[in-house]
Amino acid sequence: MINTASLRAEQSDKARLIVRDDQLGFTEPDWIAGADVGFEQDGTITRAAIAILSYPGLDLVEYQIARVPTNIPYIPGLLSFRECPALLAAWQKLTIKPQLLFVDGQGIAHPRRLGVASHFGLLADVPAIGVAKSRLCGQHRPLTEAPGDLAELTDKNEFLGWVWNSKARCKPLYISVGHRISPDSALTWVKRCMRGYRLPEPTRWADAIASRRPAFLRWLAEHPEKSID
DNA sequence: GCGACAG
DNA sequence: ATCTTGTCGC
Repeated sequence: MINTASLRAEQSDKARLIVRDDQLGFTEPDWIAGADVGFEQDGTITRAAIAILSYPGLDLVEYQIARVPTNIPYIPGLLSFRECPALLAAWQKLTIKPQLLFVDGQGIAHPRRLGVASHFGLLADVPAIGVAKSRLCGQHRPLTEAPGDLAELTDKNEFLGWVWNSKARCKPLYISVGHRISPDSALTWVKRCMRGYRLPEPTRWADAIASRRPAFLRWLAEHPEKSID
């Protein structure tokens, strides 16, 4: 069994190291990446994928996949301990290191302010943004139906991030600081990576690769030379 | 004690 | 997250 109390203590400890201001080191990045994980065989294997996209073209130029045994079960609030090992393995395989990374999950919009996007951003020492598809904690004004509607996500009087209607008739995105970036920049860069879908391109590709979606399999068929594993 | 709860 | 067909709406 795992000691959840010590893991929570570790989060509170590391949360103090998260940088909530811009340390981007670029005006226009060359590469922006997306990171996500999927599971194989009843969840016994965690498959992490990191997709490197060109900017501003947003074309998939590289991807790496890492498969590692799943050690920790899914426990709300402790997701990073389940996913970071695999994500780090994929990260180390990269030929191109992105200047900015979108992680599927919360950044500081977390009970102890260390969601997977912040935790991984800290471990990899890379500017990171948390792009989640649902809420973990915090409160916000009900959004309208209007695409582009934006609300602040707050908890205990503390600003955590944004709730944003990225596309009409779709559930909103929860965007928060991961590491080394400001809340405003996080929102700006997510917006700059949208291409008409609910999810920004880096996240969309990472999800397609990690979960072997048809879109990725079709891309592979058209780019046999870029096939790995 | 009860309800909520990223992926 | 994952298992899965059809179906409703733009």
